[in-house]
Amino acid sequence: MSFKEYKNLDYAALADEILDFWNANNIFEKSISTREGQPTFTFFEGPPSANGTPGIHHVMARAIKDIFCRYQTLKGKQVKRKGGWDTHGLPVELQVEKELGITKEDIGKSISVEEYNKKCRETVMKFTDQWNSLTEKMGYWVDLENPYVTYQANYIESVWNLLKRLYDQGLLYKGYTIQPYSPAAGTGLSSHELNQPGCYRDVKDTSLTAQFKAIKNAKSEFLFKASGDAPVYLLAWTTTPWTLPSNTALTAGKNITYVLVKTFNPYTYVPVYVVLAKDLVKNYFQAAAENSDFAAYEAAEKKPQAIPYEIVATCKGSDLEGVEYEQLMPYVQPSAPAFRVILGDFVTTEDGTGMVHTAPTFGADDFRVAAQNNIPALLITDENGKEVPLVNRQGRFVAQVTDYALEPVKEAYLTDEEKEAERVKQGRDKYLSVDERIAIQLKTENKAFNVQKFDHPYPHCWRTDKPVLYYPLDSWFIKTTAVKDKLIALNKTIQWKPESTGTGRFGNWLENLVDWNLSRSRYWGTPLPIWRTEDGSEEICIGSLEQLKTEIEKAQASGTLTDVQTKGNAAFLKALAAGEADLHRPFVDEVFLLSATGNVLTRELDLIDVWFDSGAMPFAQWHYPFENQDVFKQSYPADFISEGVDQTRGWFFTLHAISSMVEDSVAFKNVVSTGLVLDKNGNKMSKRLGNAIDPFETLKAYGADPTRWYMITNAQPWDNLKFDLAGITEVRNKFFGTLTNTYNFFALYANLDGFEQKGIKEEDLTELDRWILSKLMNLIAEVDEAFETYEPTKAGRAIQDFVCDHLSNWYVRLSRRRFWNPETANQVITADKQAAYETLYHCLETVAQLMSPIAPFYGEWLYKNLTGKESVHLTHFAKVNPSLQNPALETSMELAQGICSLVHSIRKVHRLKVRQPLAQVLVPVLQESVRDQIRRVEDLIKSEVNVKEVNYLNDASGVLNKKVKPNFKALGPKFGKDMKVVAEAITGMSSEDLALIESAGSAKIQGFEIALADIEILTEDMPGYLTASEGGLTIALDNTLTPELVREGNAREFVNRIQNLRKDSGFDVTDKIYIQVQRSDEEWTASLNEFKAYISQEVQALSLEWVDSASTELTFEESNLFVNVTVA
RNA sequence: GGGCUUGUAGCUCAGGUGGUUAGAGCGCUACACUGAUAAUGUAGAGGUCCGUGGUUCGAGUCCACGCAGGCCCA
Repeated sequence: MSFKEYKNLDYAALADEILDFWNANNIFEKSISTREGQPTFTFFEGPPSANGTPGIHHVMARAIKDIFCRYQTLKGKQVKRKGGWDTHGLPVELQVEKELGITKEDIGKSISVEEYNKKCRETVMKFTDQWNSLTEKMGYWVDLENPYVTYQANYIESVWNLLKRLYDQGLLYKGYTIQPYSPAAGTGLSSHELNQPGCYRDVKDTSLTAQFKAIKNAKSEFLFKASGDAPVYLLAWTTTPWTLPSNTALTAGKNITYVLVKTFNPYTYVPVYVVLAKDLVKNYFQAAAENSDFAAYEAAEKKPQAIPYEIVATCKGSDLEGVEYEQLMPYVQPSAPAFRVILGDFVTTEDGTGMVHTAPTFGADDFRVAAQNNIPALLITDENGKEVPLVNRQGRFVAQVTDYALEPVKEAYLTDEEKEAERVKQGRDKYLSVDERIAIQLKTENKAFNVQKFDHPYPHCWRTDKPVLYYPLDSWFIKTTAVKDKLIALNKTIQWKPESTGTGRFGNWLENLVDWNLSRSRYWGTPLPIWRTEDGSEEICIGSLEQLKTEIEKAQASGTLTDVQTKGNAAFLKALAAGEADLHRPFVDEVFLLSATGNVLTRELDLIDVWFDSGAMPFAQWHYPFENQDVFKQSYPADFISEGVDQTRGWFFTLHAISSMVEDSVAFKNVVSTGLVLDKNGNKMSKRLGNAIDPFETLKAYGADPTRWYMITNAQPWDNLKFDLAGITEVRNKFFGTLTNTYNFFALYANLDGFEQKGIKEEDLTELDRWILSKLMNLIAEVDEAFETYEPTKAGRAIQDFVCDHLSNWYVRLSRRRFWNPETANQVITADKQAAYETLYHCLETVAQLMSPIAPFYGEWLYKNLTGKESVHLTHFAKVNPSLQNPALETSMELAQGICSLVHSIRKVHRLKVRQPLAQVLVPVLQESVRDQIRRVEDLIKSEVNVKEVNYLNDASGVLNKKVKPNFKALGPKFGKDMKVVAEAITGMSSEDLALIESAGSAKIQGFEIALADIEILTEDMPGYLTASEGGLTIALDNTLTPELVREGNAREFVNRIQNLRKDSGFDVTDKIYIQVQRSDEEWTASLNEFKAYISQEVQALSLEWVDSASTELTFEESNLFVNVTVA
């Protein structure tokens, strides 16, 4: 066959051609079908949301996924990969609202829920074309024909089934969570709504530092010991005094230092002992008053401003843990033991007292830390038997808070008229807010240590402009805390890349797990399949459409439903029967079921967290368990997944949690968490700042392969990548350019010679062939292991080093003559030449395969050019042939490379052109083995650096100057502290001492027993020669120029000029020529005559003759020549 | 504020278990070589290995505390 030769290869066009080929020949499908019956390798695709356009970071993320799937295919596994789309959630809703110019307010008013959701469904797949296009162009193989889509009924049914399984395990419950809530609007607010500009406004609130009276017991004894049994108060600061009746705990910081201060209450002048953070003492006391006269203060009629104080004890937050105190405002009693100090990581000493008043019903931190410490919230039971907080949904105290019953907790909730009426009722000149009156009350009760106005930003409802409350709202939870130990244990079996994400970020997250809040009060998402009676006493969880159908029919038959309810049910049944049921709102909301006792059940209006959707994909993508039970069993759990590290608490967690809970299994065995793609300056890419890279343009300009190669080899996948287009150019020129050149070199001569690949014959291989093949074996092993252990960067860099340094720059450069030998040109293939072709062919073919996971198009292109076979992606991963491994030869070659490098260096320094042959290079060797190693590669050295002989100098020659260096690694354990002295002794050792060590194996030097292994002996300086040394290797170059050598040098210079002339004149590589040389001086005459045969052969001259005059001038250093060169 | 992570040449990155002279590529300067030429070789300039303290005979590497960037969470 003939090998295609290329000029100016366009990598983007190459990719397009290969892509067409793949599509036309179903190569992706074949890569799966040809592995039928083989072990499977399961990959789960984390579904992207198609309502945004893809960015360059998606190329990165998907390249990682693609690499390991392609690699495992090469390893013979069957790798199915189903694409998927994440279609629910807030971003979709927001986009629809933006497009329609509406707000959430309008839903159900100017637009029906049905229409709204219809719009969401349309919008969410808006950019699928772009996504599909990117997927193809970047060479990402994933099944786009049959993706899973989270809004489809089958998918939702599977999700419901999972929820039902959790429900049956008792893991699904209704509780509450603290959320921003607007009493004026009667609705919860999302964090998105709270981040609207203008929501946070500066307000002046009453802030209060309250005194919580400690109870004396074993825990608090140390405090009372210091106070001499006088009452001790814990100080806590709040900007929301109205939450104090709901206090059930105080939160301290574990590592914060607290002090017990003896002082007076500034309002009642009662002597008190108070606890607060040491760093904050300065905010409450005047330093001048420290240890001042207590008696004088107590006696004073008019109390001075500065209150005396004295620090009487110091402790850590951890010492305070468990200290109990008396309830501050005892209107309502808790259901379980409360009122003690707990520890929380959110406590700071920025302001307040370093001790945080904790009311679990009105703060998210409070709620969380209380739950973790089994501290109850203060709740009462309302008329429906429901537990509610001490403030109702209108923002008013409940009746049980007698002193403030039914008063709004924020002044802003009252109109001016209401305020005036309230003022009259209070009998005051001015209306005082609840906060202010609580402050007054506590002051008089000796429970307030400090009261002042405080300016701070506070969030306001964007609709009503009134302040929001953090308020407990109903929510459905998955009791993940109940399975925490299981989640942790299973996580330990997962291989994380990098490991720290699994043990650190993910592990810590699991350790501090709270229950999964499943509820979302929205419209476009998977509805919670729970129907409840109004009082919440009876409920049913639906786990399949079949069950839903049965339950609806039961309800319909009962005759207890209203007409409207019956109608809704009938419509749903009809849709179910037709297989067209839409499981979204509002349709499911219009279904009414019946409890066991005959009460009507209404659906809980919540949707579920979209993360549950995506975490359910191992099951729902196959509509399991309703279909595909076999497929599911074969493809679960996943062998491999990969997403951004930002998914740790997102997809990684939800996959893990759901699988652990329903299957007692991990969802994935290996996971690669990838870093971010930043711009070249390390800044985040954003469309707004204009530093975002367009993936389509990049692929078009540079091609998918160089882009992927750059991304993978430049940084580890889990490190952030500073994306710089110049880096792609570098990769393209350096790696792809070199590889293409190498291929072109091969193709050029293989075609000229009509090379046919027959397989390597080991007996015909030269040392150089054996060497590159040995290197190739190492490469196969290294790349195999790197891919196996999810280290694509190592694999890519190893391939790159092999191609550039070893294959191109050493093997090909030194082998050129074997491929292009004028003596044997054109169809004459000697065994040696065949061996060279076979070797290079084998290297290139293997490289094509090894690189194909990272550069799928180029790998394919190279493979097809070489072999003419169908596809590299259908091949099986190369195996290491141990008989080709040759570590000894590799060592020899390293010596050869070192020696050549040193000779080049000397030639350079002394301006000795490589074309000028020299007589000999001298290598001092102290060990016979080294001499033998170099002997193997002597010929290579000679031709590479153009010397006639390599000679060796041993100890006996007497010209060597030996130098001794201490071997610290060996000396360290032996001499330890004496190291410095020993090192000096070794460096200053006499040649007699050295000789003694060399002969006897060891000697006593200045009292230290030094063995041969403790020192390194090297040689430097050989008087009379030009020397160079590096890393223990020293060589000398004999620069004596004999007339004979000069003439040969001249001949070589002449060849060089003729070759340039041939090239400049555009002669073909195979053209034969006639040369006429104008008669010249004696030296030229002698040189050309003597080396006529050599010259003729090199430049393919049929004749070389002297003439009286010629026209083309050749320039040389000494004297120029005139020649005529003509094609034969 | 917490968890995780990164910090080595102008830029992008390597630097098992501590070993004294810290490397590569790109870029820069100079000089060569070349029938692989969008290459290649040699030499040169370029480093407080983020800082401080500690452990050690010896720290880029181990420990502590900081500083700066990043991600997630609050």
